[in-house]
Amino acid sequence: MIVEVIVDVSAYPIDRPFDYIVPEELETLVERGSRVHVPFGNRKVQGFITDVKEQTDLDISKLKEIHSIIDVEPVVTEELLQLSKWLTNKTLCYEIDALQVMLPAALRASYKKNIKLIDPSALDEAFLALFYKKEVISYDVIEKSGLLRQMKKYLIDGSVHLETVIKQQAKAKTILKYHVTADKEFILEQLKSLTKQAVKQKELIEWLLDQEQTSFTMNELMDLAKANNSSVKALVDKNILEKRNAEIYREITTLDHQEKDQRFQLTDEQISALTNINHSQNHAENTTFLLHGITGSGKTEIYLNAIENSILKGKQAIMLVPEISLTPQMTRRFKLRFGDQVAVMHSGLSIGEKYDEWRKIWRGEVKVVVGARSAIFAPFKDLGVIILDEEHESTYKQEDNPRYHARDVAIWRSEFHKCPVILGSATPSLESYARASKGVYSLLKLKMRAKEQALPTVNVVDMRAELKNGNRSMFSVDLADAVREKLEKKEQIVLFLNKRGFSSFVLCRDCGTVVECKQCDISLTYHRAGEQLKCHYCGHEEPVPSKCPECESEHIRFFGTGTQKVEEEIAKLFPFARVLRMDVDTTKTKGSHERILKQFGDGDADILLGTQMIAKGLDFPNITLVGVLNADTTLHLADFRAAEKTFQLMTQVSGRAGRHDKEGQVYIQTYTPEHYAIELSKSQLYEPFYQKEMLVRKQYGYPPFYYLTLVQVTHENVMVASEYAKLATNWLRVNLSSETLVIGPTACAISKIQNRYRYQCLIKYKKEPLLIEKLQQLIKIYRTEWMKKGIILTIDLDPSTIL
DNA sequence: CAGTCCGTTATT
DNA sequence: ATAACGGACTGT
Repeated sequence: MIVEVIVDVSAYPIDRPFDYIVPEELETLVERGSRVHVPFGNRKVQGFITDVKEQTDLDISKLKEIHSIIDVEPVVTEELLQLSKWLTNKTLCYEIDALQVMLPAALRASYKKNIKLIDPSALDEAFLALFYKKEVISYDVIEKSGLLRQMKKYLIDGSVHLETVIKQQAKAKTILKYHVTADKEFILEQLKSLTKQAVKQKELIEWLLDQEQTSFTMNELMDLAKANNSSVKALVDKNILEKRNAEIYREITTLDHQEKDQRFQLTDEQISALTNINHSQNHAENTTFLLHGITGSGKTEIYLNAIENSILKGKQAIMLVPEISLTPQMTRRFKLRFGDQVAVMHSGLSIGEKYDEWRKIWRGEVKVVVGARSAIFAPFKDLGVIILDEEHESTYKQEDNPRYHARDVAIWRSEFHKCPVILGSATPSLESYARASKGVYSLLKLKMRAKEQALPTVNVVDMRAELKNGNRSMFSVDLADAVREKLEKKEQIVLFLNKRGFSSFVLCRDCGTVVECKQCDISLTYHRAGEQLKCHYCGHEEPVPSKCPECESEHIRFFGTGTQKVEEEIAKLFPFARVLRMDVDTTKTKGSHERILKQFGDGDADILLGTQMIAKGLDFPNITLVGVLNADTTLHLADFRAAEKTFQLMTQVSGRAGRHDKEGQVYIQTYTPEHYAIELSKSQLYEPFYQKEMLVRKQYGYPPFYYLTLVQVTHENVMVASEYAKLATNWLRVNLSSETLVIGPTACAISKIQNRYRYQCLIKYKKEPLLIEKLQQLIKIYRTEWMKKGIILTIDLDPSTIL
């Protein structure tokens, strides 16, 4: 028996299946989708069986045998195997990367190099000493000792061997349990033969005989039976108890027990939307629905109902949220409704926790997964519905290989399972809305807020006028008044600082120098904590200089607005307000999001001040004022989605106000009040924005009128980078059809990151059937010729940003 | 001619 | 990706 194996080596010539012989004793165990360990070259690597066959085109004597099988049950289902092929082709990645991305990190191998002692007599003393009494030592030990050179010699003459050990990144957690295995008579006999002093043992045996349960943890025995370590041990010695390891799951969610699941009376709109979805589910149609519901229109309740319907039919559901650790309320609602039928998957979990949640899905112990992007690969066997909440969010697009979009994967899986997809948003991506308008997706609308609250009133404040009137603070007069009023009423306020593409930098007031990162073409960001300057691209850190590095002037200070600075200003303006700050600095530790949100929800603060991360999911009844301090910073990014992103953000943020019975107010401060993205967010109407933005997209040839593919070329040397970018661009121009626009090469907006100069080429096309094929050819040229020159070329189909 | 450096080559 | 191989160069 022969198996085809995709080996865990990401390199161009290895990106194909390799044949291996299956040793007879393993023949009954091999299955497509199982992981194996195989010899590869002179090392041992992990791989995936992608096919099982009897014949091979190769000379059978050249084939090696599989070393071992890791999974008795395949970890990649038949469906996901097919999906991995599609992903490989669609995102132009290595097949192994497509396979790995579908599994939790715990199942990925990590490799360790060891040196094994073969002939001690051949080694010199210093080298031999490294081994001490061991036969195998880590390669690192030798590296640290500086005897690598020696080792090479010994490797060649065979006195030591190099071996690779494959390690798993996490294991199932186990707990030691004590089982009553002996029969009653035996136990009674033992009880009789106890000596008089063995009071504790006697008590324990009697207690055990009273129990229905037959297995206990040491803690249970100590707490419930008041046993102690030595008496338990004695019973183990007497064969009354037996020690066994039992697999347990790591506990992750902490539900408040007082909380109750709330079911809401559905509105007519909700019922109508749900009827459509359920119809599609019941008739096994793979319809993609775009659920366009304004903020507070009760989309989540529809998701819950659709999933319920799916569970009733014995099927499973995937619920994707943009970044779940930011929306604990969402998870909680699902847990409340579906209890332990829910698995949770997000970046806040440890490798082991993710592994446990994944196994619950894989074993069919849960029916629903609520999770971030990667949860789209949940190994469910019979999906009833797939939901993407806030479908316009760019977090659904993975920014490194494989560069997939969860929406595309969702639609692929829905075709496989013949089940509907629901894309939900108050501000759909233009692509999705356009598809819905064309009838490719089925559009469902929720125009009313579920509890019939009025939408908040939105005021746009022109900050230029404020400046003219001599107000140089970050708060306009209007916003400051509103804040004061709400503080008096004891209502809550959310202040939003739009930080994307804009942050505090350090500037010399004499010569105008801005302190920049030495490795990247980007100014350093000022961080109050520790008076540090940090580069947000490469992570470089340095202390704030006391003198200008250029002119040595001492008039150097930070500019721009960070949350810390706003916090100080709030303290000045509203000295009695209690402020909670939520940004990268205050949410570093695990669970800090939840903690801050809970504090705010409990009313422990009057003002929640934060960045992008507070735009989503906040749902507290007492929030009646939302202030956007600087709306236009996202607007001036050199990205075709800048207006869309701004409008979405403004709408999302505004939606945080007045979600319950109290009326909400929103103030948007901006220097460009006339821009349509700002102007139209006043009315909070999506449709007019969509129409206007579509005109712009059409005029400049951007999605959804054209598809985009972004090709980036980087190199340490500017000239080389530019030269090869030109080569790539010209090659594409020659090889792609004449209607396709190949733009560039141009220097990237951030022209240098980590000392590598960056150039890019943008491909715009409406129809290009040969695109993938041509790009594969370009990749081949790159990998066989350009790579050795230090060029890095990346291709991003449907990029989420072209910055 | 042994030792070292570095680009080439094959991986089932 | 990675380790082994082989050719060129260095120093004895």
